[in-house]
Amino acid sequence: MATKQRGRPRSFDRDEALEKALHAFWQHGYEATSVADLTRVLGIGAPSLYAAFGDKKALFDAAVEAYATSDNGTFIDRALAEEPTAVAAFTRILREAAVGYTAPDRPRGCMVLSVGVSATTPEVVAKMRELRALNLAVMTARVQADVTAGVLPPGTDPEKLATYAGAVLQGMSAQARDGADRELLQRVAEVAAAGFAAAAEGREVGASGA
Amino acid sequence: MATKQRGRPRSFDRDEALEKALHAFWQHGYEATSVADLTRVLGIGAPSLYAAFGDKKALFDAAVEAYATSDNGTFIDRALAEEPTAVAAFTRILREAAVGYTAPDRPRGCMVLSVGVSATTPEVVAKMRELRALNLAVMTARVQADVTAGVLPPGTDPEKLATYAGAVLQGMSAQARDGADRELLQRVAEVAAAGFAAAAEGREVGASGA
DNA sequence: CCCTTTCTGTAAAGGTCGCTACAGAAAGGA
DNA sequence: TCCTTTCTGTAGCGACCTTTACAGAAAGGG
Repeated sequence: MATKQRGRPRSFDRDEALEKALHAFWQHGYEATSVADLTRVLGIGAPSLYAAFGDKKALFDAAVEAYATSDNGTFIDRALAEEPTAVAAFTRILREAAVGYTAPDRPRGCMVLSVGVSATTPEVVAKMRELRALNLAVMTARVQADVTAGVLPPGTDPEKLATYAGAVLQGMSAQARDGADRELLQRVAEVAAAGFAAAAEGREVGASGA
Repeated sequence: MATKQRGRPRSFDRDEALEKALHAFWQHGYEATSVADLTRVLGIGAPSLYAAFGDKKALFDAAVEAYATSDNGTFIDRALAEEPTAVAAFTRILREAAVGYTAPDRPRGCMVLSVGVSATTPEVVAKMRELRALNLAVMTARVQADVTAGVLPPGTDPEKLATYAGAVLQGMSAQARDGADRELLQRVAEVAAAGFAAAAEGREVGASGA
């Protein structure tokens, strides 16, 4: 289609600009990243930005889409699909999260988990919440699959386990943003993975109290 | 001291107004709660608000102070001080968090954990981060105390356990805000408490993989 | 009663926000 | 070369933000 475009050529690369916008949103959140910030970071004027992406929300949506389809946004689905058991998958997810949330070349934490909970614009809140709910559903289904297949005992509670894993991931993302280093997060991931395995496999662990 | 004040009396109760402001900040966050919102919720004009509390940030600080000294802000310290062991204390903390984060008469989640990570104004970010770091330090010290007292084995890693607990609490707060009901959060708390106890008491739980 | 003190409502200043009208620049087509 | 098409920079729009100036209202002191 239209290999030769007609008018004045664009002065910037759209994908590069999108990635810069993603990093800005990822670091500072939706509302706190102003269009003025974006034009500065992308090195283009506001009209160019609006012509290329629509408005600020559309640019954010495109950035989220880019995030969701990148390694950062797909490592959970990949682990759930590739590992032979739910326990193995979640162990891998927690370990990879510890590494991914503290990568030196990108903002800390998970965009959907950390930026997502900081947004206040209704449409953005809804979209991010939907993504989190989707992740929880996928994780729940993976546990349920192991129960159905007989890998995990019949009494297993998939919703509980998935929510537990989701909570730990959310906490790790927040801790990473607060400056926790990778090595500490990795130790936390091991505790969480062990706790997940114990709960999944129905091992009774007596907590004090009732 | 001055029992008889001289000028025109204030038309509202300062503490009641402070609590309303706390709830507004707690629900919507610092930046998303505008002064116009506050004057509407408190039922007073902007000049009255500024005369009574200073500026928006000072009002937020006062609200955080009120939160931190309330039951919601002290249940962690109380559990750490009152329970005989660190494991018992953290079990209680996680259970109380599940209940407190889903109380029907106040905003969901923890203000310091959830609103704290959503703020972008530098002074507010710093203050909330400091409160989170303080909580982590207190929790770490409590575990260390049990190690020193011989209640927990010498190889115990207090920083790891405290960060794990902090991450779970942060995740539970976020899940509560996302709409997780109390009963689900309580199940999650049990998994986390069991995982904490297992890790604290040095029980080897074989996770798959390395 | 009048003065001082303090609070109240109106109303606006000064700044930033997202967004866009407009004129000029840079390309291809004829 | 001239036209059309598309992008770029300037400059500004209205809306909202936090904060305050100002005049009037409501209390006590003398």
